[in-house]
Amino acid sequence: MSRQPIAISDSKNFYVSAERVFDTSLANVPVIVLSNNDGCAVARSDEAKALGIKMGDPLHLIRDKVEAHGVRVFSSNYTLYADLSRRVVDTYADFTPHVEIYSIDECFLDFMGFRDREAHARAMRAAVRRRVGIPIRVGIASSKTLAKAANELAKKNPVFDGVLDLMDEDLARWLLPRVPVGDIWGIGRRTEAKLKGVGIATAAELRDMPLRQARKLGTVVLERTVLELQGEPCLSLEEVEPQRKGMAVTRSASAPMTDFDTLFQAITAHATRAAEKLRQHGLVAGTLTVIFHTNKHRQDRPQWSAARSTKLTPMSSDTFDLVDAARRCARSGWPKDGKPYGFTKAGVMLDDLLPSEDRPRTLFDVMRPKSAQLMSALDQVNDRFGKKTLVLASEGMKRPWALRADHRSPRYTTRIEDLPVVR
DNA sequence: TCTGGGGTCCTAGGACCC
DNA sequence: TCTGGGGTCCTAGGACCC
Repeated sequence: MSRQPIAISDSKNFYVSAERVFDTSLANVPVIVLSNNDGCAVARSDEAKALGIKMGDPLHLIRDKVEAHGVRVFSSNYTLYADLSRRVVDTYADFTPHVEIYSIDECFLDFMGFRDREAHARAMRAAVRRRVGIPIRVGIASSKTLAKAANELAKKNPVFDGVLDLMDEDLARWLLPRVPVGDIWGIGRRTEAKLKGVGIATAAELRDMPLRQARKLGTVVLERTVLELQGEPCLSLEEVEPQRKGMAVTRSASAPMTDFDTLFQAITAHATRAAEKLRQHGLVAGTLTVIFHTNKHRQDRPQWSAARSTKLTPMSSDTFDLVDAARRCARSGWPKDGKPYGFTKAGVMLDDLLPSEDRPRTLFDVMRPKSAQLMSALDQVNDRFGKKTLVLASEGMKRPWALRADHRSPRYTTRIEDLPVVR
């Protein structure tokens, strides 16, 4: 069985590196980039990390440190980062025929067929540095999870100088017992704790865990991680970006919202922004959800939250309709009696997205965006039996001809004028 | 006082159907 | 009315990721 090498390349402290591309005075000094609301640090230079500034540290808690050490502080500039990210990917494309963009600063790369993988990775690294000005690190292995681990090791140990090829089995055998299990891709805080409970603390121990036990302790996801650590790829390189399924606009409020009008304003703004995003991406949405939450950091107070959803019609992607639907949801979620002591987070989420050029002819399509196949089956039925049949159908039916009435979903019957009817 | 935002995937369990 | 297998659909919530 031949093992196919897969690489993951990531940019070092990406947002900070991006800022440094355009401002040379930032070299070798502590720099941080803040989250959307300027609330907390989401990227730190090595110098900032050395000062003890952690990922997600709220700015107001590190203010003293920032001032004492002259840390340079930036609001995030996603337009800039997206542009640099694209240029990095373009450079990767010169070094491999297959690239999967995983996040704004990470790509999986097909490294099959290169005689000297490490030299190839180093050449790629030099090219990105020269053309874009961003430092990258590369991990190579026979599965994505192992490649991620290699990348992590290359990141932490200067001795590897930014490139680590774990296809070398002796090296892998020596390194994996030294990798904490919590550093493995897919193992978060909860799973790490559970694993420690059964005596598994390192990547090597996780690799050797019985599959059945993994499945039981976690889910199929953990089982896959174990297989991937064994060098058996379960996650393939996905070159085509999948259609995104949902989008959200959420914000923390700077002051608690204690009355309905304030919340109303926030929801209105978020819904407006969501409509803009929707049009920008050329999508329509099938479902809208409004959420709001009390301050999760105040564990001394009772927590309260609400979420309300509504189905949308094809026309609802227009701003006014979205805003209107969002307001209705907010109204029904707002507590009738007891006055809450204030909400600090509000958001609007849109789900069941589909491209607007496929803007459906019926309500049905919008509600069931995954039903393209079913719709074509319906068309076939109609062609065959004439345009007088009302066909109600559920998704997931094995044989497209075996369509049946589904009284469980009365909403399908509400406004299907465009669907042909027979009884 | 201030403590991010935007995603995906998986499971459990109830309701319902034939 | 009871029994039962074999399904689907939907939602809430957990967990993880960048």
